[in-house]
Amino acid sequence: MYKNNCLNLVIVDDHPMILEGLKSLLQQAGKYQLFSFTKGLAALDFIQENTAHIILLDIVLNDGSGLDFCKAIKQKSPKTIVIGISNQAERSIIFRFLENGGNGYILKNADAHEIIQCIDNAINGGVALSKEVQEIMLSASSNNFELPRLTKREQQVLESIAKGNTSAEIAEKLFISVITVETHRRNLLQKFNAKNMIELVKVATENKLI
Amino acid sequence: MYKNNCLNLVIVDDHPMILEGLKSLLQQAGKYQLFSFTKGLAALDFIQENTAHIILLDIVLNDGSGLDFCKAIKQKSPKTIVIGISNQAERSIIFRFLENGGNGYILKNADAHEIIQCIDNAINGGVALSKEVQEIMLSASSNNFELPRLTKREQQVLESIAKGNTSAEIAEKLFISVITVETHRRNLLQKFNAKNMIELVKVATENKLI
DNA sequence: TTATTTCTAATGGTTTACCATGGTTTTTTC
DNA sequence: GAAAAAACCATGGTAAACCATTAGAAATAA
Repeated sequence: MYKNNCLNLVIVDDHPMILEGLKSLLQQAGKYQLFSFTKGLAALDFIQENTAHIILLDIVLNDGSGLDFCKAIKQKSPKTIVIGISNQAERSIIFRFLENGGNGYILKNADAHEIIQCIDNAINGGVALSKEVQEIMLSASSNNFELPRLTKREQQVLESIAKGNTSAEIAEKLFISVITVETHRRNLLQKFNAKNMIELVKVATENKLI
Repeated sequence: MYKNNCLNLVIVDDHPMILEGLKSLLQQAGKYQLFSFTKGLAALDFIQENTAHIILLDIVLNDGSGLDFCKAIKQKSPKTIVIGISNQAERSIIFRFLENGGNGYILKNADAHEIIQCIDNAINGGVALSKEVQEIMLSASSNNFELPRLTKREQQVLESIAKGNTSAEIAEKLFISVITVETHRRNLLQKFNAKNMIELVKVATENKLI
């Protein structure tokens, strides 16, 4: 894909240790010009003005979700290779990341060799998946029931519910009608096939959706 | 404590990225001879034969808990400074680590400067606590509200509620009237000063009452 | 054994959550 | 630019949760 031997590689992670570790590892590979950001928005700003050939993107960032940033990056710069880096070993999250255009996914427990090989894979047009990620993706049978996908609003409402807020409180916070909140509630219950909010919140937290 | 200017510093972490990051950070400080292990037992073997002035110890290791390793290290080598390094921001875990003899605790989101300063603190005989750790330790004193004591029945009802059961279902299970269940519900809400069951369940789980 | 707590249950009422359905507008996607 | 998805709002109704208070029986502690 890129025959050039000095690629711009951007690392986005809010853990300085991880940042430092990745930098150190990738510096040794030699062929990358490294940039790093601790915020997703800062990375978006960067690619606005500059070229990023590869982006290593943490999924859990304090200014938003890596899932969303991945989509945003791909919209602005479709040719950029985006690889997720996370502790999140959730099957659903991996798939959602790839659906959002991600070129790969690496767990933070991967070793140096694995990381570098994955990135090389992606550069050559392949999908970068660390060993454990591949195992998780294949272990489909274990996770038998499909987790519902939530819309942004539903996510917000669910989070607010989980905090113990009533419909009226949520409506006030989100500047929408109580009726609308109740509609979201109903849709959430249906999607999760739950009989009440407590059950719903339980399932959602168990599956790291909150 | 140690006037020597080349201290043996051992890092125990099963995440290669973190390991690499810490090494890179601490190499820059210059005054440490670095050793690293991905398993707690390997580190224990090391201090059997060698001197470790400082040990940075991950709490979550795949061959055991850092809490236990901390205690074991302190038994074998009481003078070794042991500092916990973890994503675990649980108050109780921090305290347990310090009770086990730990000289400090640093969250993995700490930045380079903070880490180095904490270690220096510990070397000078102080306690090494990253900023966020300090906040967590103090936060609960404000969060000083007495946890209500639950009766047996209330505990049962609460657990059932947390599973998503309705009052009717709980009544059937416990062979009591729905009215009684609702009385328990009310008493629980009052005891916790919660406005609804979701809030109650949240607080209860946060405080490990369920 | 008395005192206290806990468990039980009731009356009667208010609020919030849940259900079914249908419609409009905005946003996203193809 | 059409089709689909998401977000919004509404009516009208049922079920469940929440509130205040009282009170007897049973278990437990003083």
